[in-house]
Amino acid sequence: MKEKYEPSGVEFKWQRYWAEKKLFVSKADHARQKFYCLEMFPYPSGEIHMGHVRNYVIGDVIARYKRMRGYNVLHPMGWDAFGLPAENAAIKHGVHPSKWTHGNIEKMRRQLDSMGLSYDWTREVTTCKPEYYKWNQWFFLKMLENGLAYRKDSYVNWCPSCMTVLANEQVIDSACWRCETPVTQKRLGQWFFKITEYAEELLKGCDELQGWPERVIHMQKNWIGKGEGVEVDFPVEGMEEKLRIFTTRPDTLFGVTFMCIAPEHPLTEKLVKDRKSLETIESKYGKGDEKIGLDTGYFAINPLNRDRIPIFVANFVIMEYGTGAIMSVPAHDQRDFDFAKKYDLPVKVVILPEIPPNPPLIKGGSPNLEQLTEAYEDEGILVDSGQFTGLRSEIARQEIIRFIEEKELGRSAVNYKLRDWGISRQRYWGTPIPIVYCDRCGIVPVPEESLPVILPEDVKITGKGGSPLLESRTFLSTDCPRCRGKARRETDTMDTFVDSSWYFARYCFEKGDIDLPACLSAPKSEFTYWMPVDQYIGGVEHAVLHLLYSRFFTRVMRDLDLIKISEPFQNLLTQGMVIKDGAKMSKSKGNVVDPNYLIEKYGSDTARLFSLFAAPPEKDLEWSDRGVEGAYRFLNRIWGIVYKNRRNIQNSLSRVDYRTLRPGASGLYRKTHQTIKKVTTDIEREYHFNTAIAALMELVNEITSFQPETGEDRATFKFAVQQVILLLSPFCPHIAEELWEATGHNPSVIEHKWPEWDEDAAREDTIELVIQVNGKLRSKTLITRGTPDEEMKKIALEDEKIREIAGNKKIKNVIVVKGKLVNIVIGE
RNA sequence: GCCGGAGUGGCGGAAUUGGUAGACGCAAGGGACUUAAAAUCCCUCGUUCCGAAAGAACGUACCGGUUCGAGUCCGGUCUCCGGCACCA
Repeated sequence: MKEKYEPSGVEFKWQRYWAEKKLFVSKADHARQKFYCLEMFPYPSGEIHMGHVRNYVIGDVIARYKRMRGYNVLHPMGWDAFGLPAENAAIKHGVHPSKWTHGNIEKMRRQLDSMGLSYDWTREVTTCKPEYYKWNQWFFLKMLENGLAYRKDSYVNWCPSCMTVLANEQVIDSACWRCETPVTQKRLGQWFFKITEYAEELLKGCDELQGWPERVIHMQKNWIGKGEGVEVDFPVEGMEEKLRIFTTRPDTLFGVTFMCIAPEHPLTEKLVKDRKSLETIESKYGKGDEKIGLDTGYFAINPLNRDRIPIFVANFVIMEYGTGAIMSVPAHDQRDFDFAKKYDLPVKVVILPEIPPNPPLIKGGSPNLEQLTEAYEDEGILVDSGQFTGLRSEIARQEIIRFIEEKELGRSAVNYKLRDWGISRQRYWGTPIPIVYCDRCGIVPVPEESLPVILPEDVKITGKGGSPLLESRTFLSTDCPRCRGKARRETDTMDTFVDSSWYFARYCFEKGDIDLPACLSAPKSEFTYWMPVDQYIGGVEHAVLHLLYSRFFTRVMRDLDLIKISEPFQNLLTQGMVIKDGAKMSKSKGNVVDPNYLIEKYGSDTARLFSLFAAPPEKDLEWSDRGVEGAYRFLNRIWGIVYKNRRNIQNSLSRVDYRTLRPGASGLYRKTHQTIKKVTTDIEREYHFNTAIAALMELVNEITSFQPETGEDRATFKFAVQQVILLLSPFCPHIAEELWEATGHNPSVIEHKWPEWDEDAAREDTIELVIQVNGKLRSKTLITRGTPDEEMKKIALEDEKIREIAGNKKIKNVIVVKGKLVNIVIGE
């Protein structure tokens, strides 16, 4: 052991040791309790950033802690290797995406290893390898077979800069999620996964995700966006077709004064003759707050009260939700209200608040329009609503739905905001969609036995036009699997979110070319052993996209009879961002801290310790250079303690009777047990590593101020130091290994059992009794543990300071909190 | 607009069920060691009153309530952060 702590040598030594001894290679063992710890795999951009460091360090601490607790831990890592940046690099630097990606993976794997992360690399997943994406294609075929994948012409979000279609989830503030270019609409033939088929199940499943943060569950529920209501058919004057609308507020049906349909609604073409005006509406479609409409001149009839109401085409009505047509109730919907004001349409109040406002909404039987400056959207009592007048909204809804169904005017219906998942991308670096277009047979799926459809390497990536695959003759032209005639391959590739929707399942098996369905469905398979993921850790930015798709895919796998579970991730931890100077670290803001630099200067143990200590994992972490220094200082102190006392520690007794220790030593002994307890419970309770580390620091402070004199003292000292090393090892594994060895143990500390505390040893004999007067702290005094309440009361009342304060005043009451506090209530 | 989450010293953050507010760390100030500096070690460190100590008052965004006792519970207000956003 060196006198001075030199992290780089120590860390390299132990990283090699772990790798050589294969300490992190896991094996399914149905006799042992498992723990599957997973961090979201990175995109191999080439550089590890602070966000990665934080994510992976949290996961590593959990994995290492669970290993010491005796679990059979699976802790894998891989690469989300398909995606746009590889193509951008190809355009910019002329490197092939494959070469660029694999080079980055090598680089990043080394960086991860330099952080001492305990991964089982024998299970490494790389999504751009045919042995992996082959199964994307297989899942696609199975979904096609089961009606869960389909092709549809539709308007899609088109990024003019990336020249590709974006999923709804990839559009942020009507701009591209990557380059922020405003998104336009384009009509294209697209492949979709029918995630809406699972909308209800995915929503209900949310309630069983007890180990997930509430905000993520809220976001998922919000995203699925269930709306319960009713569909009603409105007859149109002079037309056979009825206009079907969807509403969640049937209690407002008597207040309809106009109707609006979406520009792409099938009836629009029939109703509107004026093409030019329609184009104006279309150009403002879905943009901004301005609501514009076009009066079709046609009228619909309210089937409930026979009111004759005008039909408009409006830019704010979405075709994809509900029926693409709405009934407008300006008195009780703000958008309709704004629209009515603009086009001077009548407002009819049909709901009054239970507690009438002053001045009233209705005056002499008609709306008090001066008072009505905005829509009344809350519930209330129905007025002017035929036989439903006088009912409360909640009751009226049920009654009206029943009436509509009885008279066959419509039916109750449920709508979701969730749309089907468009997976087609006009890009090169992704999984080819296994489809062939044949002039004679049409759309033909590639047969299972022909998988994988290999992504050709011999393409030129220029960044101009559509997919580079269009220019690859060898890829493009093929034989139709059905008629053997000439056919053309699908050139679209899959959204990379497909790759990450099941990678957690792939980790259950060793890397290489496996028969995935056979492996998954085998009885007592490795999948059934390892899954579900016990702890998943990643950024909150994936709260809806990746996490929802994974839940969907798991259900699809279940319904393909491959697996039995429905939910992939039992517990989810969404770690906060890494902040510097008040903003998220990013290259564009120029506030990044390079992890490599940090590791070189202080070592990865310091980097790990700081990122764990500065904030609890779910909160944002404010970067502080001085804080890093502090973490480094702490490790140096421990090193110094062990170095200075190495002979004592090695030679001292290992067993003494701790009950007969002199006060100083017994204090340290007690503190040690208290620390084991505190560190353990802090980790168990929501992974509060910051307070666990604070407790370790307290113990180290006590060790520092303890001067061993007797043999028993030295044994106590040794015990305390050993426990510090053990408790520190998940956080700072390299230095822990080195110190463990230096104190005369055989490696490896990480194979050692997690320490246990003795409740009796941790308990304090003397307690500081807090004495309050009228709830204010007035005095403190020491009492022995177990002092009865009556005795505590007596001690408090006899306390000198208390007598001084209380004087002759009347004591009204005395409250005793067992073993803690006495509060004396006195009068004036 | 809707839905979440959060507001505690100079800073990051503790306070687990209503019971000593500010653990631990950082920064700052003072001291020891040193020719000097760095490193290390020791002391002080919420605000105000006081020369200091003792002591007291105030203090967990703001206002009010419940309680013997509130950072914690209840009602209201404000601010910040995040998500969704014409979803009928």
